[in-house]
Amino acid sequence: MAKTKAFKPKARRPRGFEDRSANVLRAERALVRAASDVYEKWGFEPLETPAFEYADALGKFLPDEERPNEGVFAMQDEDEQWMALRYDLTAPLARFAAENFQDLTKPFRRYQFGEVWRNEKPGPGRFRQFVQCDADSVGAPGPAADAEIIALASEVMGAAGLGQGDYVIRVNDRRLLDGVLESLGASASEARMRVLRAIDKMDRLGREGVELLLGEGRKDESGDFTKGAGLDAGQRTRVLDFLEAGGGSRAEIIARLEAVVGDTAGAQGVEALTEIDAILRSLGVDETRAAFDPSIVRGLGYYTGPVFETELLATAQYEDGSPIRFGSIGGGGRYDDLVARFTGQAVPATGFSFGVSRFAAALSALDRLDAARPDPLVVVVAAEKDQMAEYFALAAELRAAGLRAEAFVGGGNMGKQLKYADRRGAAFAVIVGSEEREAGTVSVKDLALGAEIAAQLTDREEWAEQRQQFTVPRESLVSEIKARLSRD
RNA sequence: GCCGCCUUAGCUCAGUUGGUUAGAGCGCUAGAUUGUGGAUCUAGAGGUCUCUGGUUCGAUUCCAGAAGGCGGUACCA
Repeated sequence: MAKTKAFKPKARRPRGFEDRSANVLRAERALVRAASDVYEKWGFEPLETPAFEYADALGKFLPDEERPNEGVFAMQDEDEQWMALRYDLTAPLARFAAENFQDLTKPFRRYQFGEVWRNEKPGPGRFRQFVQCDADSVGAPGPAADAEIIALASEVMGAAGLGQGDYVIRVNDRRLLDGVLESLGASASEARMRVLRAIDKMDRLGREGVELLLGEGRKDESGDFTKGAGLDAGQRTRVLDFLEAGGGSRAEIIARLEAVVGDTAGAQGVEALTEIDAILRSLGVDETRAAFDPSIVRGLGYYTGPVFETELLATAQYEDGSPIRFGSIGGGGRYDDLVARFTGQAVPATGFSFGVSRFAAALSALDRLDAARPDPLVVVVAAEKDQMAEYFALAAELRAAGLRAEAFVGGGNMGKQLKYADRRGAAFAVIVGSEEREAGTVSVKDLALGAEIAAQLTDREEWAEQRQQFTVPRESLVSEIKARLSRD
């Protein structure tokens, strides 16, 4: 090393990127496992695609057309071709389906989970790297496939530990709004985009804010001005009335929409919702789980037909008692033009996607997902350093019996080791010192019980006298711990 | 991208009307207890006061710029 001051890099994460610790990872993995089990059961096949795709395969027209190169992490390969980290799992699926089109049995039903990356400003609950979990059917033209995906999404919610009333899937069809805009003579692409953006903000800005965005535009509290869609008063009212055509049963909403949409392109949307309703009913997905809501637009991108969003209704509270709102944790819809980009041949597709971290965080706050809790840990204390072989043998014995166990491999006296076991949240410490070794016994310290006792006492002497440690014959180690575990 | 606020110990934050030794709580390490966790007590380690430049005899403090953080907003496949 150089004699001059050694360079010390600062230990820090790039902004927008997170380290995920044990509890978070356990919750996320349990969620992914539960969802994967559902997908497998419904006949979907797992698929994994690489993190990088050629930039053109990710689709320049997919992101906002105004700034096509922003939003992704891109680099040039040796041959100077642009590659970019995938920003979702749908674009790679479209590429895969197109590349292997001849060999795939259609409809191709696949599920996939993995990291995706977005090069944009991070915010609360928004990161530049996160995990998505998707299921899609490629080559499935009719509303039946959409209905199936919605029912599947509902079952995933259930598998995650959510019950009736904990969530709702809001379903709409893009063609309904297109029909309304067409009847207003406002279906030009740019105006349509602005209308979609405005509608997407309904939950945050309310009717007044959205009306401003549909008209001239809106100035927010920070003084930023957003240009509006330029609709006149009558057009604005028509759009807003359409958005508020929700409420009531699915059949009622269909009847209302039929009247609003009339003979336009929107009629196809009404037809689709009618079929979706029938299939959901026969699959037992009732109105409390999947409702129709004309105000759902689901971003802008590539959706061409039915779209839906899954929303958490269950609430948890912060420590100060104020409610935590979870909102939308996933969604999906039909995208009939995505594969055609590659093949030139129309390939209808529909799917569902959820953000694993966001969903898992919500489930943790709600205290669902029991599978996320680790098994109780047993720490074998290294009381005599020359007996390590024996300690490892004890730990191995416990593991063979299905327990989670480790022998202590650090340094320090017994106090340190018990402190270690305590901080690890271990349920038991196993102690074999010279006394136990000579007597052919083991001491099992019930750390959980000790913690309970400690909560009621302040005096150290008194606490130490409580019964929380038990000496048993060596051969009953496993049965003793198992018995104590099954007691609570 | 735009607007606003912030940056002092690992964390949360005091403080210095510009002056030589910059503090607290929590956390960390060690001891009281050489074979016993929590609580308690004692001691200790830990700081280029974000960076760069300016004003000044002197700047952590005042000024300017940058970087980073937070919040809002826009965009969001």
